[in-house]
Parts: sequence; structure tokens; C-alpha cells
Amino acid sequence: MDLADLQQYCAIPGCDFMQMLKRIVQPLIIEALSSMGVEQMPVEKMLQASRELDQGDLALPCFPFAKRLGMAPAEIAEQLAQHVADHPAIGEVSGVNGYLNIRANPKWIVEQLIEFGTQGSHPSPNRSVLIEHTSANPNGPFHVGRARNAILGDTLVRLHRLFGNNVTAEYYVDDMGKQVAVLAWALEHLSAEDVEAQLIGREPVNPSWKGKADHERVRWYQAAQALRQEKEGAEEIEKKIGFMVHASENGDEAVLASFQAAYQPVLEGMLSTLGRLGINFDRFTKESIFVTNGDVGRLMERLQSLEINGEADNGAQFLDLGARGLKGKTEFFYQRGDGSSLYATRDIAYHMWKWTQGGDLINVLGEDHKLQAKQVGMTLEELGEKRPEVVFYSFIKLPEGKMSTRRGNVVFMDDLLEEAKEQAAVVVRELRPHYDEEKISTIAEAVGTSAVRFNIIKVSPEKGFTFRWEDALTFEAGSAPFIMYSHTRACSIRKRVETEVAPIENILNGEIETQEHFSDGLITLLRVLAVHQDCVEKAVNDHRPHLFAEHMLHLANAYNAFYRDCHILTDGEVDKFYLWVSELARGIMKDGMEGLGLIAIEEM
RNA sequence: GGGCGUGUAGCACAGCUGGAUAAUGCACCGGCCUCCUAAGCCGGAGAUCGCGGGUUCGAAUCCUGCCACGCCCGCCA
Repeated sequence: MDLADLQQYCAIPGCDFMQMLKRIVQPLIIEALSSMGVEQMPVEKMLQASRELDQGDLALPCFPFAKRLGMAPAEIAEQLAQHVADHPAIGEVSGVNGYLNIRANPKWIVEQLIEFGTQGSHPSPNRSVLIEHTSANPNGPFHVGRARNAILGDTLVRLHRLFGNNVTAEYYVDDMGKQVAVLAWALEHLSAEDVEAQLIGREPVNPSWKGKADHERVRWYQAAQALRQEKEGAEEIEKKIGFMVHASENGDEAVLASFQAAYQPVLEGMLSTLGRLGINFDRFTKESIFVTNGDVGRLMERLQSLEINGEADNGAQFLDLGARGLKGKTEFFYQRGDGSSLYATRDIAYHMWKWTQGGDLINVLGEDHKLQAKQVGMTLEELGEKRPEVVFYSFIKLPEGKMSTRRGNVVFMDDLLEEAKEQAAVVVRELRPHYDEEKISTIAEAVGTSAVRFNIIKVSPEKGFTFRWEDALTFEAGSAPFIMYSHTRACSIRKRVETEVAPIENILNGEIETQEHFSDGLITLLRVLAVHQDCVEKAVNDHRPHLFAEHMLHLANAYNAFYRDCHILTDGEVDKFYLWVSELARGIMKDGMEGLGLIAIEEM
């Protein structure tokens, strides 16, 4: 196979280096097998990335051939190794323990990296996606319990962008529910004194957040919630709030305006917290617009004409989704007896609108929304629309139990970030006593926020997560600072080469000559670089960012091995090839960190 | 009761489209700064993969039963 063939393989979407190698090796193995008398085996499926990296890059288990050949698998593997033809891409072929192991020729990997970069000639997918995430009710400060949605969602946004997709990050603002009504009622009816009287015994607002509306106004919300629990007066309050909710659901402009006045500053406070984590949105869509613009009304009419529609005694409308295979409680109510809409109904209208925006839809939701999401999805299909893709996650809880804004047992993200920064600053001061306070502050902020994000994104979303301060504030291997540190090493080398030798561009222009000798650290790094794009793709397509987080840990670790084995700058002399590898890795680390929302500082 | 999810070393966590000695970090033990930032590197010890059956040449992975934990099963949002 010559270069032209290789390029052809590279033009296949989703083709990374391991797949290229596989495509090269596969026919050679089929040939070798047939020379041994084995035909028509699904080699493509059997040939896999090796688990034992010491043994090779690709492995073919030979056990299934044993019966046909009447030989021991170990023997087959060994013989097969003899029969596989040479190829420049293949470094070594061996038969061990019944496995045929194929090692890529590091020189070949380097040639591919030089020719194509880590992305190969991978065409940018350029798919449009609308990712809706967070969408937390604007009734109080962002707490750690809500953070998983935001961090997961934002990382998905970033990874899609890294992959080349066109992303809109959207926040669906719940501006008409009971929670907002409670907030609006409280702000209108309670004085600051009333609120504090109600919240005696609870922690006061952290002085650091005085004047931040989310922290201030949540007190009103909590006071109102407490009042609603009381024996006296609760009924009256409930009536008023019910009236407001009702009015909002019927699209009452004045009530909606009062809601907005109540929640907007809170929302802005939450967004500033998210901004500190690098989380931003392209668009905010208010739930109420689908009521006021008539979409919800039209939707309910359409739903009523469906054959699975049913009506309760009081006139409430539902769909019998049992007829479409839903188990358990099959009645899905979308309209109250009084004709008003429900949250899910508005959500359906919202999704129909989202589909008109011209992109695939991805939602990030807590596991408590699973049933609801299923009902919404089934209804959308019933209407001839597509279902959105949904990424679910388990809740973050505290060691002492579930978090709740209402009850006030929460860890605020603002406090966590402040604490993270402080802890990081302690470490920087200790490790780099010569840095001035301004520099320490910049580094500590980057390290603190990155560590918080990474701590949450590195575990798979369906796994329950217990928040622990000591885990969130770990800055060692396995954390964001570990990745950041490897990157600063690469930056540091770059800086030294530039100041002590010459501008990098001058050194790296012209041919890069590969070396004949490849040390362990170099090979380790090349291998990780070779699978990078594949990791991005997998994380994006499977909605599993934690896989990419783990890959970045591997990359940082591999860079450290390379750093150990391959000295770039020795006595004022630059090893051009090593510098090229280092610069390639530096760029990939930087992009990858961007994809995870980690801040790629150059010194720490 | 029904649906969905989770259960892997002392702790945390990966692997789950079946394949080798179950990966990684913390904690623990030992080694490495006259050498590009030691937030690092190298080595060691530590696992009946919740429990029982089944399918298979081969099971943490698939099927099945059981146990434990979480979430959901509102004309709430």
C-alpha cells in the first residue's frame, strides 16, 4: 500500500490512525489466515485495539481458529505472525498467549502526524447541534447540586465545537412556574425584617456575596417557603401564589412582567457564577413565550385530535401512551381541567420550536426527568416530530444527604470556587515562593475553577456523586492541575527555546527528520496523540465527556514520560524532532483543555 | 408494587458492542531534583469485579433470579 492509498483511507470520515493501521493490517491478516487454510472469518470485528499496550497496538485473538485448524491458539498465533507480510506501518508482529499482536511502527505514526496532524484529513463534520443545559429555576444561587448539569452541558458544548460542530448553547428559562411565583410573591409582600425573622437559626448571607442578587433574593424565597409551611396564613399565601401561577400560565402579561422583575437579577447572579467556570450561553428562551405566542394553545388542539387522546371527568386532557408501549402509569396529562397547560406541554411546544432552528437537539437532564422526557419524546413522535437526544445524570449529594435550595442545606458554587481558589493559592505560594501575589491570584483562579470542573466531569454521568471538599480541592495526579502542569512544561520549553535559541517557527520550518531511535516516553506520547481525534469523536457521539477527560489525563501522563525521556534543550542545542513533537503535544493539550473548560495557563 | 439506574482494592473511579496479568488516582511502603517547573517521574503492596445460576473455547462485560442503594411513577415545576 502506498501513500496514495493511505490518503484515500484518511479521507474516510472517522478515520483515525488506529483505524488506518487496522485497514492496512486487516487484508494482510486475511491473506496470512488464508495461507493457513482459514477463510471467511470476521477479521474486522475480531481485530481490536490491544488492551495490553506492552504487547502491541492491535490484537487478534486466535481462539476461534483453534477448532478449525485443530491447533492450540498459542501455536496459531505464532505461526500467523510468521505469515503476515511486511508493511512500513507495521513495526512488529508477534504471537503471544494465543493473540496475534501488531505493533505500529512509531516512525510511521510520526510520518502520519507530520502529513496530517492529529486529525488526519478528517473532514470537519460541521453538524449543527442545539444543546440545552442547566435551565435551573432562577430562584437562588447556583449550588453544587445543580453544577453537574451545567458542567456536563458546557463540556458537551465545548467538545462538539472542538470536533467541528456548530453549536448553540441554550438556557430554557422557567419564568412561569410556582417557584418563580413564590419568589415574586415574597419580594412583593415581605420586608427584609420579615425575611430575617423567618430565617432565624439559618446561616446569614456570606459577606462576600452581599449585594449579589441570587444570594440576597434567595432569602425571600426561603422565607416564603417557610411561611407556606406554617399553620396560620399559609392558605392565604397559597391562594395568592396559585392565582399568580394561573395567571402566568394563561399568559397574563403583567404577572409575567412581575415574575421577570423578580427573577432576572437572580438569573444574572447565577450566570456570573457560571461565567467564572467558563460556562456561557448563546441564547435564553423563556418558557412563557410559547404560551403568549399561541403555540401551546395550538399544540393542545392538535393533541386533542390524536386518536390516543383521552379526557378526564373534569375535562382535563391526556394521551394514553400505554397504547404506544409506555409501561407503568400510561396517562400523560397535558391540559388541566380548567384548560391551562402544564409544564410538559410547554416543553413539547418548546421542542417543536427548537426543531425549526435547524440542528440536532441534545438535552442535559437530571435522572428525575427520565419519565417526563420519555413522555415528551413519545408525544413528539406522535406528532411526527423527532425526539431529542437526552443525556441524563445522577444527582450530586452531600455526605449528609441531598441538597436543596428550599431547605438551605447546600454548598454554593460561589463558596466552592472561592475556597478552591484560596486552597490553590496556598499551594502556589508554597511551591513558587518567588511569584508575586497578582500572579499567584491568576494561577490560583485558573487552577481552582479548572479543578472544580474536572472533579465533576471525570466521572460518568449515570454514577451517583457525593460532593466532598477534599476531592474537589485535590491538585495532584488525576486532577485538572495535573493536566495543566504538563501543559506548562511544554510552554516552559517553548519559552526557553525562544529566548535561548531562536523563534520556534525558524527552527521548525523545513523538513522534520524523524529519528531512528524511539524511546519509551516518545512512543507512549505518539500513541496517545494518534488516538486523540478518535477520543474526541467518541466522547461527542456517545455523549460521554468523562472518556475525554480520562484521555486528557493519559495525554498529560504521556507528555510527562516524553519529558522524562526526551530532552529537547541540551547545552543550548535544540533537538528539532523532539521540539516538533513537544509543540504538537502542546497544541493538542491546549485544545483538549479548552474542550474540557480547563484554563490553559502557561506558568503555574 | 412497576419502570430506570448504580454496586469493581481501605476510599474514589475506568473498563460493560465478551478476549491476555481488571486500568487510574488518593491513602500506604521504597527510590529519584549539580539534568527543559518534583503540582512531576520510577518501583512495591493492595480486587472472591454485590450474591447465585446460565450461555460460551473464553464473562466485570451477555441472559436469568436474588440482595443493597438512588431516582421516578402529581390535572407540580
